[in-house]
Amino acid sequence: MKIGELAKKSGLSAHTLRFYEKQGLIKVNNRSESNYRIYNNADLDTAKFIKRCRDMGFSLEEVEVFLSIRSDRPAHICADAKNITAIKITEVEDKISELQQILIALHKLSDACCGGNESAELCSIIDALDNDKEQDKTEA
Amino acid sequence: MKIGELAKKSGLSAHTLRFYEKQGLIKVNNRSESNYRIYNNADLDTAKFIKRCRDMGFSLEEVEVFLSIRSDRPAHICADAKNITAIKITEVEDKISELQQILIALHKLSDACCGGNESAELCSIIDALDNDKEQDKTEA
DNA sequence: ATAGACTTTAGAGTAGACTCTAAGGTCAAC
DNA sequence: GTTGACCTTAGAGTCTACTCTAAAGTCTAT
Repeated sequence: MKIGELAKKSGLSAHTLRFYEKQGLIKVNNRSESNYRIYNNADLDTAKFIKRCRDMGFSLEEVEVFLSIRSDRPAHICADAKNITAIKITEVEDKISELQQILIALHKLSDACCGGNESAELCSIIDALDNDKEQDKTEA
Repeated sequence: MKIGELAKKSGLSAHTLRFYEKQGLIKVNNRSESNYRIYNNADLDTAKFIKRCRDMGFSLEEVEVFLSIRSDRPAHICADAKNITAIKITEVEDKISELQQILIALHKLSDACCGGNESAELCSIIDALDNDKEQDKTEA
């Protein structure tokens, strides 16, 4: 199949497929006489593999490692794959915690403000952003 | 005070303060004879205000809006500030949901794998990334 | 034979928010 | 009078992952 078909079947754009090739994630072995990239089902599997990794939050660098494990499994051990996953889990957990902290702070901001058509002269959102002591007051 | 002191007191770097100035978030009114930027306490308050906004996840564009409300409160209404906050809350909530979905998927990946020194020939992480049907199996 | 859809390439552009560099000027202390 | 810490500028570089462009070649259908 040509790149357009691979794009459609994998869910990646043709641009992105060429980009991944440039990054060394995908190798194209076949070219048509007119120099078009020709892909087979194994290439489709690889493209889908990469897409699944990306959808799970892995960076291209991490995908590269997964691909190298995948391409020569006996040369690797389960720990190789599991460690990357464990690190990613920690990263995602940390990010969620951070966002939850932010969310709490945002709700605190929002709840204190009427949000109406009143002049913002006394707006407690601006007050809170302006002054740390606003928070202390809330906690006191 | 000069930029170094403002940096220390605000928690922003001197580079960042100059960058914010270039972006129009901060205006510097005073310059010393030797052309050094001279800041006062109001400038410090503004710098801290911006930092607090950033820490709460607001983009520089959003900070700009908050600053304009702050600089002329009677010209604005509470809804101006509250709407931005509400949108940000939704964004953060969406991002958290997305990350939680990813986290579930990552745990599923991780739990299926022994993670030991065994050869990755049968590694279920790579299997799962390679094949949608792996997931169907789990769900069946 | 020609329109329209597809493909090719190298390389530039995008987003957001910094972060750094080079080459120079200033200032306080010893 | 010199060291070292600070300041100035315009502009380039960083990061990640695309995304797009231009100019050209190819394929399919009518």
